[in-house]
Amino acid sequence: MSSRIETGKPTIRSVADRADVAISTVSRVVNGGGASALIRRRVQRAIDELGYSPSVAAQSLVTRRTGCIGLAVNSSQSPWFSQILAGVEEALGPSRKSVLLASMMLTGEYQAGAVAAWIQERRVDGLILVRYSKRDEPLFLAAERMGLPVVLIAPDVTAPAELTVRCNNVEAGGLVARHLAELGHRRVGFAGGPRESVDTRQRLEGLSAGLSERGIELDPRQIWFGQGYARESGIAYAKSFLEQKRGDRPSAVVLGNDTMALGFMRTVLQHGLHVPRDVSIVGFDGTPDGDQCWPGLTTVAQPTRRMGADACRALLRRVDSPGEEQRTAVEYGVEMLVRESTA
Amino acid sequence: MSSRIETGKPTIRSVADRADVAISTVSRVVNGGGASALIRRRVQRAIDELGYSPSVAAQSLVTRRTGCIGLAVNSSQSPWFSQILAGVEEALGPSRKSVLLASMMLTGEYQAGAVAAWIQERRVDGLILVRYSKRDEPLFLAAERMGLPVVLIAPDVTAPAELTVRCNNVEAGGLVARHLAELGHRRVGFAGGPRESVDTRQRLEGLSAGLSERGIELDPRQIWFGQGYARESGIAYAKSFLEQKRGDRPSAVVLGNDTMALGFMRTVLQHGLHVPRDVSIVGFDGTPDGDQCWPGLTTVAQPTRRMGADACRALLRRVDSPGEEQRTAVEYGVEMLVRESTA
DNA sequence: AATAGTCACGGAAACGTTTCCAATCTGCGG
DNA sequence: CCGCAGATTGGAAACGTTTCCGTGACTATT
Repeated sequence: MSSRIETGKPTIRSVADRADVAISTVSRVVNGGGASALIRRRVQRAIDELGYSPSVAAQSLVTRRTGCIGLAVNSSQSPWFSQILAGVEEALGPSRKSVLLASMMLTGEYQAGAVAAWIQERRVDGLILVRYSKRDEPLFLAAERMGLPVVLIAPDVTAPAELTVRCNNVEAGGLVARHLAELGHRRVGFAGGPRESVDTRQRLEGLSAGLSERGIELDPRQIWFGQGYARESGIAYAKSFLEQKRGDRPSAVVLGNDTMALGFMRTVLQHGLHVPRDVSIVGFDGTPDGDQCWPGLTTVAQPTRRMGADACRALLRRVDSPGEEQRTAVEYGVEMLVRESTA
Repeated sequence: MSSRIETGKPTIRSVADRADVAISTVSRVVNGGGASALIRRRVQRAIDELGYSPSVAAQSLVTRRTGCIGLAVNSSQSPWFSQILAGVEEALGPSRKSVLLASMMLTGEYQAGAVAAWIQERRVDGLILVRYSKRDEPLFLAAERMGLPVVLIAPDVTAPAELTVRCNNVEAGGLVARHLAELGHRRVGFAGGPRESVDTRQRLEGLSAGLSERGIELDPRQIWFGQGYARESGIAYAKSFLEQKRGDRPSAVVLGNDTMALGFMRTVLQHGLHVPRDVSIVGFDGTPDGDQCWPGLTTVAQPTRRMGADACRALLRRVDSPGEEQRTAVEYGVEMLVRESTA
């Protein structure tokens, strides 16, 4: 029995002293190892009386597991990401793990550094990289080098991670093509995100193919690319749209994502146009925001939340049972959500 | 010089061996303690060559700091919270700290348990509690008991935390009253969040006082409370609004927050009403969503992002310099944001 | 020129766990 | 009654840092 003065936060040692057993016994009781019922009861009582709970720092020092997974994302502001996050948390629920968040908003470079530090310092047991792009390659490689499981939520599959979660953008574009063709549109415009974005390219590809299948050709002059996927891109496109003469304007425009589409819609409404009479609008993603306005936004929904949840579950599985490496890619189907912005 | 086989992740010891110094010296170099230029260079080179970075687990075991702060919130989905988060991350930027996220969405009870565990296990250095309410009292007390600094972003001030950040809801209500009175509205409706919500009560109080100051009385039959602050509450209120006879309807309605207001607006637009001709709509919070629709939502903006940032900075200050307890409350001013939903 | 005072560096003791190994104890069959 | 297997418990060595303390060298002061 130690003669140390018991003060401050109770440690495993205080518990051991109080229950008059060895430290290792307490550890076993806590972690569900073999122990007689008598001892178990005695230790448990000491734990309850002292209000003991183990120090994660000490635990992870020896077990080499932190109980945290890292979530790195471009922008925590986008409603699309909110859905991903909701899914991740849903999957995390029962696991007694926590999520470390790094969103690379404005301060992109710094935040990437933060994630790199997590990897180096082993602050996380695994990593979910959202909207991974070429630029993030170093992060990915660093994680692999440290043997850290990584899950990607991104359209790209160049780097085979434990799991790559994406949705079928080409199909999404095709659905839009069909929908617009069925409505009788012949003059369609496309305003994507950045020209080099894989999402944008795939969606455009699907749209273009789907249209020409139906005898409609996408006028190259009606293809536009934004700086990013933000509202502002949609607004910028709206400006250039409005500058065209009435007769030259496409009768339907397809935006790179919902956020852009909403920015576009807001601006043309503001300028007195009627949606969908004067112009039909289609977005991508199916974020809740699209249902927040009137007219509601027609869009191609992806199971965003489920994607986040599945990604997280896959990561947890891998974290909890190391060794069995498997590297797969899952592609989710998409669904046309017809609201009021098209006719 | 140790004869251990150097394998796996480099430790401080590998560095010490390689640079032929003691590990305490390496530690000093890393942490900026005193060391001669010669030694410093030698150690630094060893660090670079080995790609060493310290293990946070070991560090926090001895320093009793984890470098993480916890952020607990009701719903990660709300745009208001997104702004708070953005502010927190902005403030966190240069500090080499990370944010552990717990959002208590659907799984409220479980998540509160997660936060309690953070506190017990000392997984975080400090805590930001958002939308703290009576129900979270135990969390707050537990943190205080463990000597964990806590910052509250909430209208309530019953529990004095290190810092309580809130905005002036009464003033916000007053601003709305003035705005509507100036526009000539005499029949005003109010649809708040939950009846017991402090935010709602204060906003209603300010509104009601401001109106009667100008000779307008709020008809008690036109005061309504929702289950929560979600879109659905706004929609539910819209239903009951639409059920009233044209002549009985208020000419302007004030909703509990922007999300509700947007839900309301969407529904009445959907039913063919014109905004603001048939009804003027006002929200609270000033979230970006209110600018996403047409007509844009008139609302009372709070400096949400700055509130998050200031809360975080205050917390960091306290975490980094323990001892100087100070417990303050900051109240932020609000600002009327007139858009197109009122006339 | 002697001595006090700095400064740089090494050694070693924490920090609070888990886990391996040895020791003891129990019950059972021969 | 003895030996042995299996279960239970205690002891001690990690895990990778920081930090305190002591020693030796070097500088400055009288």
